Amino acid sequence: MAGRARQATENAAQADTDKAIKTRSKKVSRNPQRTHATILEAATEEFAAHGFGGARVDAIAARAQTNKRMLYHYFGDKEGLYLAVLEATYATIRNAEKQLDLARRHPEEGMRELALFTWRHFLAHPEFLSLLATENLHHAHYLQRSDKVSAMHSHLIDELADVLRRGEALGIFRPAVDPISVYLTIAALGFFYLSNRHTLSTIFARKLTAPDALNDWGEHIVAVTLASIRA
Amino acid sequence: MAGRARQATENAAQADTDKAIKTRSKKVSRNPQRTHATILEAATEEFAAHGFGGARVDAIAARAQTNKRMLYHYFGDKEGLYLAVLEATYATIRNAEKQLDLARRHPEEGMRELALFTWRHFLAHPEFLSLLATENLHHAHYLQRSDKVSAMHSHLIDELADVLRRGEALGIFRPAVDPISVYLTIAALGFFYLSNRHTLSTIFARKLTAPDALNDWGEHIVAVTLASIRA
DNA sequence: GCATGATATAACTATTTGGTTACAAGTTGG
DNA sequence: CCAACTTGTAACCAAATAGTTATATCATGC
Repeated sequence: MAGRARQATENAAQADTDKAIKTRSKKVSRNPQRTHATILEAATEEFAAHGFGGARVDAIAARAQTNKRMLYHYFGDKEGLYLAVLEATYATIRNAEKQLDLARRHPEEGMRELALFTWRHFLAHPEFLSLLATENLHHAHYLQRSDKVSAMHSHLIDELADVLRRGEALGIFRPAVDPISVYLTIAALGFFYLSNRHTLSTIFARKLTAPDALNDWGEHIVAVTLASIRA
Repeated sequence: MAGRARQATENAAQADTDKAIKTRSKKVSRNPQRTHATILEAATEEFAAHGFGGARVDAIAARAQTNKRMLYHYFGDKEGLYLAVLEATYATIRNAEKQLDLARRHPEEGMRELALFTWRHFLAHPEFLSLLATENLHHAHYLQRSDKVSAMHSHLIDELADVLRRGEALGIFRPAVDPISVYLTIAALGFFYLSNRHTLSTIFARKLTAPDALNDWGEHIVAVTLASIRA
């Protein structure tokens, strides 16, 4: 990677001396977008791993193979960087949620899909869980400061409300079930299991993260959720 | 200001030379146990509020109205203090659990008691939730180091297993329900709701911590738990 | 082609932080 | 009552930390 970049630089220099460059030399040592993205990625890992107070700006710069100056250039300060990480992470989640289209499924199947989607999502994005925990430690201080998060209430809720409505019409779900409570239930079961897996498996001597155990817990979430809303 | 301080110092020096000080300044009294306890309490607040990396040793000393020296004297270093906080907090929980005696209750009532106990416990000890979140961020690194925690698996589990067994015998609970899964379910519903209340109420515009809302969620935990194990 | 602004590097600084030391004063056993 | 030990205070220190400055280099519009 570094070797390739160096070679590209040499090639570009060669081109410079040969003739005026109209040819936009693609990759060179300089690449603002990539630098920006790399810093954000490194910061996500660092903040997720150590929390806000434990994260080190130098470590982020090193992890991104860049320099503190760039980090401050793009994000202002440590708090600005943290906020950018938070917003980017939420944006990822929100995007993923758009894959869901439960409108035509049978309600019971829809609930299952919804619960498993959330569960798999948490599984695939452990950094999201860590950042959430950190942000709550700070009473959502930074999240509240974000103007992008106001319209961020999950698309899941709308899908969920629809599924519940249809299930109620079919007489298989209880009437007047609160969608937010159902969402909280699904999220709680997934979040707690994963977020607290380290202390939990220290206290109970049980391998919570074995593939089978993870699969079983996904089914457990589905079963509990359905049992709690069934007519 | 500096001038005034200097003058005061000179006055004190004057007094010193005038006569030997017999006057025992009243209550600078020493009290090792109290100091120890106060430091632990202050440290619990600080670590719960800012996480391990964000906690400041100076802040703890100040909060305890003592001195860093004492803190290092009693607890060795920052990590030692953190571990002591963790152990003390777990000990509190474990003690509280001993209040439970569900052996003679009707299983359904027993489950209700158990779930509400856990919920109320979390409500009464927000610092426990914060410390758990922090400790999981660190992959339970410090908790694993503790020799006191090995035998710390919850007394709740035994009580719970008994209740489930009796419920199964009466034919009201499903057979072969796993007690740990049930406990995780109860804990998850309580933990997530409280631990993430700040981000949740930022995203959904809902007052999660209103007294009524808290009470309702307690009943929700009971209802979901029972629905998930009923025959 | 070259002036200009954007992108990069590394060395630097002021402050904070965890941890220590010198020493004072209370406590206790003989 | 006094020597030895415990409990306390404050000043101190080296390392780490967030943030800055000086300066170089690339890209590109003119």
